[in-house]
Amino acid sequence: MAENHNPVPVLSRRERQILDVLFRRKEATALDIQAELADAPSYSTVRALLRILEDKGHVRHREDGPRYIYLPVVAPAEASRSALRHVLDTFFEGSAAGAMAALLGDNGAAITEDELKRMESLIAKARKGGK
Amino acid sequence: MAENHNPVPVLSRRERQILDVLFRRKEATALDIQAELADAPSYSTVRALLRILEDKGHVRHREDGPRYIYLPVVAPAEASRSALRHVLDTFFEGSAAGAMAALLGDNGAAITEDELKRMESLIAKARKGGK
DNA sequence: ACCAGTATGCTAAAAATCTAGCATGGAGGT
DNA sequence: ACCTCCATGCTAGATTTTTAGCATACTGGT
Repeated sequence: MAENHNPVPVLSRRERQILDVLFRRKEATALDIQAELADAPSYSTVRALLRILEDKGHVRHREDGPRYIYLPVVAPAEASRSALRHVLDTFFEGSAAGAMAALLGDNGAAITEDELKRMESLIAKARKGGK
Repeated sequence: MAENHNPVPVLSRRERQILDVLFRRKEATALDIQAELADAPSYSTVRALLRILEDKGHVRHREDGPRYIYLPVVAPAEASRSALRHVLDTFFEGSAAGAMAALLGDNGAAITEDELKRMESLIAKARKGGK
């Protein structure tokens, strides 16, 4: 049960950080990324890492005038699902409800009424479609 | 707005893998961990990593007869919340509902009626308490 | 008491990651 | 057309991570 974890061998620490920024912003230049990183290395370094990620096929770039704008290669939907599932498997024995409890239970986790409503309708929809 | 990412400065690839196994199993011996790792290194290596993690304070151990049983140091609840939040921030702009949509939308993500029920009651509770 | 089996601690070295700096080329302004 | 600024590509070095193997100690059975 739950055997496969890494189709893609895995990323190093910096590679992960950078890729995460890319997912968060959809796309970004090396400069953007450096700015977003809490403990950022030099601009030159960020660029190098980006090039490596591109080599490995995790990232691609598009040109905007003279500069490169990088984007993740795997679809956000897929990547997020995978990340989510990993967290669920690691901490909640695969239970979505368990994860939700952690979120909601986090007292002022700042979940708005709108969010709650949206979740309810999602649940309703899951009942219908999921059958 | 969502600034802090790493109370714990960061872990290397192997360290992460090992810690994840530990969270998944609550506790484990070096042997257990090696067995659970898809691309496991030698037993000796796992032990070394475990010792390093212990040094860094991420893990602690308890003795069971002659052998060590390792456990994560940070409370699972806290670690999970943090991991979850990170995924939410990275992929769903912080929206729990967004994450849920990804989970539920994942076709037969195998969410049982029980889970759905439980989620609903969690939502209800969040409404009351969260106000 | 002795032997076999298994655990840990440690050290050293290989491998991978991360970083910086330098050289080159194009865009735009004057 | 020329000069300046900014961006990229690349290479090489410093660091960190990862790995293995050896020496020692304890448990249990005979």
